[in-house]
Amino acid sequence: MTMSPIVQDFVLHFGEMGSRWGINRSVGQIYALLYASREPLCADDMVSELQISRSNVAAGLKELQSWGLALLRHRPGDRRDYYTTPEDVWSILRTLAEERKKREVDPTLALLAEVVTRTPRDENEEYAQKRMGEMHDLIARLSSWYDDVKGLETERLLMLLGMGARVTRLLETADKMTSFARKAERDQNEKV
Amino acid sequence: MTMSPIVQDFVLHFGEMGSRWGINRSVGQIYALLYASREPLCADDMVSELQISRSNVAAGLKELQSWGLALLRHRPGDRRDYYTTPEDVWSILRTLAEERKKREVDPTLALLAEVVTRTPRDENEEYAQKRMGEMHDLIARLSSWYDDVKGLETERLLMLLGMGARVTRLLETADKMTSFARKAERDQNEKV
DNA sequence: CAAAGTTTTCAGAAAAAACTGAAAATACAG
DNA sequence: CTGTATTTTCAGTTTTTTCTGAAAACTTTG
Repeated sequence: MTMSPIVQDFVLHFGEMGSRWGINRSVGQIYALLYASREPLCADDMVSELQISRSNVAAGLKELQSWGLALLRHRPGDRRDYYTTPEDVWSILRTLAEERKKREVDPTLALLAEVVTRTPRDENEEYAQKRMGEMHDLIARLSSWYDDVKGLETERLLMLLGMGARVTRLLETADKMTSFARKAERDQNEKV
Repeated sequence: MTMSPIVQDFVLHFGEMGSRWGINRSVGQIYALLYASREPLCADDMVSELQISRSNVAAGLKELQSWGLALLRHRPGDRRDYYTTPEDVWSILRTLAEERKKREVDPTLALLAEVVTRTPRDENEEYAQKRMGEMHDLIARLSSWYDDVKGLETERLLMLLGMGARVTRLLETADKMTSFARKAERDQNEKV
């Protein structure tokens, strides 16, 4: 138990938020501890820092690994498993987005796609199907936007974020600009 | 229990996904049922459709209302409370995003902002603080992008989604285009 | 204001999730 | 191969969450 106040507050916060984020307290705390420590930690470090059982740590690490949020490391001459989190916060975000999409979005998208193809038996089913279609459309659009954007290098992603809502203004004027530019180009050629 | 197969599958799916989404089965089922039905439903309708207790329905509705996902309706000459979901799926998305940000993101952003201001006691704390700063920066950027984008009318939001990753290409060429357009404009004026 | 209809509250039951300690399995060193 | 260090598994316990039925509290109607 050598956690400094800053790290302790961070760890406890992650523990408390865990339930809202769909992970349990231990998993939240383990992740926070790993994230904030300079050196990789082994399971027993976590046991003593977080005061939870060894097997609880093991389960938590397994879950974090399944999310791609804990990475195995080894130290020469030490048989124990050490863990860290991925360094780059933007890659962590990508990992998280990918996993959550896979677990929380894709199954629903698949279900919606399926039910929408069925033949409705009456007006109520027809209405229900229309609604499901709307939901499917929304999720599919978000999904495809995500697929499009996830490949961007971080630099460009930052650019996109920084641009915020201004992109749409740009989009709206884009047509005008291109058409204007084309016209200008034609004029240019005429001149020559 | 007059649910058609389509609605039933939809309702059961929402019930099952509930735990992944941070709501419980009943809440998921109630929402799905409301979402798919043409007419508003009263609590007893839900009790008989979903076969869960009256008080469970009441609790579920209370929670859905706290999310802004269930709306109270009344029928003339009927004292019971009826419920629907908001019509427009895009407004549902906005509501959901707003609530989740408030519950799942803002508290952490606040904590990070606070711990980052403290004076570190040693190199470990310094490192931890650096990491927390990186996390804060990431979340702050996403937050501010969200604040920027949430005000867009749906039409423009769709435009933005449709554009996907292409916006960054556009951004990168935007400078060139504007300068070219300006030049063309000058040439245009010369001609006159 | 009494009776009926309806929603809300709440104590406790049931179910699910999280956690533990101990034992089993695995990996390695000598 | 034996003994030790380490991780994994698992049956059972604790805690938390969800759900229920009954009672209380409203609300409306006659």
